[in-house]
Amino acid sequence: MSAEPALELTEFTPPDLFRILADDTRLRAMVLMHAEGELCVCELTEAIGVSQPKMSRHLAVLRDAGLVRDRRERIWIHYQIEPDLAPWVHPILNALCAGVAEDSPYSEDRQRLAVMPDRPGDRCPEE
Amino acid sequence: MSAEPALELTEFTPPDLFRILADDTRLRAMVLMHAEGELCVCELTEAIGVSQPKMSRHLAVLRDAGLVRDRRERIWIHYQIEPDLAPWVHPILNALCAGVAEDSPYSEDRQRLAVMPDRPGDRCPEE
DNA sequence: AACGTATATGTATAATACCGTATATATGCC
DNA sequence: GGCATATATACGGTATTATACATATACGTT
Repeated sequence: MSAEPALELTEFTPPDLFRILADDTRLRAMVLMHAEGELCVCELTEAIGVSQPKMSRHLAVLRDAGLVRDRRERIWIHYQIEPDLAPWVHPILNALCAGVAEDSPYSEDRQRLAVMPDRPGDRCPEE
Repeated sequence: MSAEPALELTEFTPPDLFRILADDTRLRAMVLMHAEGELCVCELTEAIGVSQPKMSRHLAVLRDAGLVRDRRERIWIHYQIEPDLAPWVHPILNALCAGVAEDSPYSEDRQRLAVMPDRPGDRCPEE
């Protein structure tokens, strides 16, 4: 009778969130997506410098927790931070990213992404 | 010859911080200390409702990481969040505590502390 | 010194989490 | 259908972590 609770915003508690962010690969992926928006697995793999299965596994952890959403486009699967996170989550992510953006390894991750050749969404370099 | 780097602010990285906060008991202790300031082990034990060895062990983890400092006063050992944390840490803690202060179990922890009898720093109840 | 309270630690066990390697699935192109 | 690329998963090994219980240490009082 009553309206459905709209896909429930968060299934995870604060300790859950921190456990998920406690892994170097996952944290770098979150910080990178926070700065860059949607990224595909190959971009995250290249920028962070880990093996493809490793990145895929960690993205699955983030997706299963509801922290990111994925979207298929042709052969690529693009991940982005879930826009509809519970209201207490975004301030934490914002504080984190603001605080560490210029530190290692997060700024280097952005740099490696910037120089990555043949990115899926490549615009024509000249024009 | 050059001046010592003043006790080095942080030994932990962002993933380290999140790993430390990923435990329910530790997170509740941090949130409670953030709200209440300095607390002794028996207050934390009572408010959070865990065994004394368990609380002590988790406080040791926080202390060894440099997230809290302790101070002995008579028979009690008071813990508080380290004031000199690296600049990127406090905004994260502030965002966390602001976001969850009214949620369970954090607000109940404060309530249990408020009604705890015979607290070490007890002021005369009437006066 | 003996005792009581507060706090810390030793030990053993169980649960969890991460990783590399190999393999499976999905999509697009020929 | 066959092949190449992108992504996901299964398996097995290893390391880390949390826990309960018992005991040790530190302080204050008498």
